[in-house]
Order: sequence, then C-alpha cells, then structure tokens
Amino acid sequence: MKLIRIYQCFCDETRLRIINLLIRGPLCVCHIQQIVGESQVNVSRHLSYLKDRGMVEARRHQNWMIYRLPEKRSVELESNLKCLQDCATTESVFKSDLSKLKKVLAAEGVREVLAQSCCRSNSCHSKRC
Amino acid sequence: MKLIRIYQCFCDETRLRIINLLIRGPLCVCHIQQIVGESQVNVSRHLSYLKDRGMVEARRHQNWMIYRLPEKRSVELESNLKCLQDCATTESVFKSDLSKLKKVLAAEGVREVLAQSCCRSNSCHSKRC
DNA sequence: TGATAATATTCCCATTGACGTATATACATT
DNA sequence: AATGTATATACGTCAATGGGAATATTATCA
Repeated sequence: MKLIRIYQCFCDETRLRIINLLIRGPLCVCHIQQIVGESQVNVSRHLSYLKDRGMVEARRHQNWMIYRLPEKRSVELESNLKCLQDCATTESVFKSDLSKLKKVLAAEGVREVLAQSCCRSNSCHSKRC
Repeated sequence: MKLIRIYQCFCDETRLRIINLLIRGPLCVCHIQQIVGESQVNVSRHLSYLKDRGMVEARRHQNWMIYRLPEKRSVELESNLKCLQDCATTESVFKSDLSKLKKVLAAEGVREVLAQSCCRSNSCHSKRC
C-alpha cells in the first residue's frame, strides 16, 4: 500500500477515528456508528472510501457488515498504524472513542461474532457464509 | 499540533515529498522546486498551505525564502515525521528526491546559508535580517 | 409473503483542494 | 530609477470530497 494512500485515508477526522477503533479489532457498522456518533450514511460512506483504497476489508454476518483492517499489511501501513495508535492516546476524542468501544464490546455475544474470521455461527443461514 | 492536521499536510504527494525533504534540514523554495520538478507557483502554494497549518516555518535570506520544519515539535508530529522518514525509504520517488537533494546541497555555499538560524551573512543587506 | 433491521447507493449541493495564467511583492544589482 | 531574480497572491476552473435526504439492497423474522 502506497504511503500517500495511507495518509489520504487518515486525513479525515471521522475516518481517523474509525481506523483507530479498527486497530483494536473488527467492528460492525452499527457499533462504529454508535461510537463515533455520525449518521449511518456517513459512516457507511467513509467505510466504502476505506475499502476502495484497501485500508479495510468487510464480511457479512447476517445483517451485520463487519469491517476490519487487512490481516496482511505492508511495512508502511503497519508502522503508521502503530504510530497512530500511540499518538491517539494523547487526544480526547480518541480516548473517548475507546472507552465507548469497551462498552460496545461488553454486550452479550458481540465479541464472539466479531472474533470469527468468517461467519460460522449456528444462527447464520446466509448462503454467502 | 493536532493529529488530523498532520495527516492533512501529509495527504498530497507533492507536500509529502516536500516534507520528506525538509526532515533532512531547511531548504530554499528554488531548491525544492528543482528537486520535486513542480512549477514555482505550485511549490509556493503548497508551502503556504503547510505554513498556515504550522507544519513549516519560513525566513528570508536575501532573495531566498528558506523553509524548515518547526524546531519545537509535538510528540505526535515528531513520531509521524520519524515514521514518514522510515517509510519513505521504500518508495522510489522519495529516494530519488533525496539523491537530488544531495546534489543541490553540494553546490557552493548552499549549506552555509541554510544552516544559519537567521540571516547573518555579510552579503545580506536586508533591513529584515 | 410481508415486515423489519442493517447497510449501501443515488441524487444533489456546498466546500475544499489542486493547478494554470497572470500579476504583485521583495530584494539585489547596476 | 530601472532591471532581474525569487517568491507570493489573485483569479478562474475543474475534480474530489463531505454530507443530507431519499431510496435500494440484503438478510432475518413472523
């Protein structure tokens, strides 16, 4: 992934907040939406932007779309994510996002679904899984 | 300096190249122009953009405007500059820029002028110095 | 099948950004 | 004062971006 593309993904505040969340692990759109407090359309659009540029990957779990950072990352991406993760600790928006993240993940069954590398749950009947 | 502002400065290729050059030390506009091969207006405009956002500082030396990264940098800026410096080594544009930079700095008297924290040379008669 | 939930897409508009051309400013030299 | 060099600004244009409102899509559930 080219360096400039990384920074283009980073250069909007909402996107930066989303990426900072995804560093901690996969998340569903509705959770991201709850945490960053932006409209559904807005969050979805930023996620599309990120997906188009290879910054995130998506899979479906029933009604949820679960986004995550790519597993295989270039050295540059990895360094910059690490750098972002460190730097974000000094700004309140990001800290606040992370504490909201904790609450979201605390909900019943959420962690289990997000942790799956693909959809394998009993409750899922999607043909796509 | 806010994190988002850093990435906004980083998210254009010409600006990223300029910043990568300035990591190595102060430079005059005409040198930057030579190295990145963009028009005078374009380079000047990007430098204005960076200056407006506190990413660079400028001083005049005779006809030259000398730009540099700020001496006092926030932790976030410092980390991201370091990260950029590392990552830039893997992409050819940046490597090529750095080798051009060497040639520019090799020219007679250039290093001396750029190294001055302010204009103190004998040949300078500006009232502003 | 119909209803609902979650997400994506389309249409529209305002803002920003990038860039070319022309012009202005600042300084040095003669 | 006139000229040359280096740099910045103004103006216009076009493309990209961000976001609201409405609608479409995909899956689940009754």
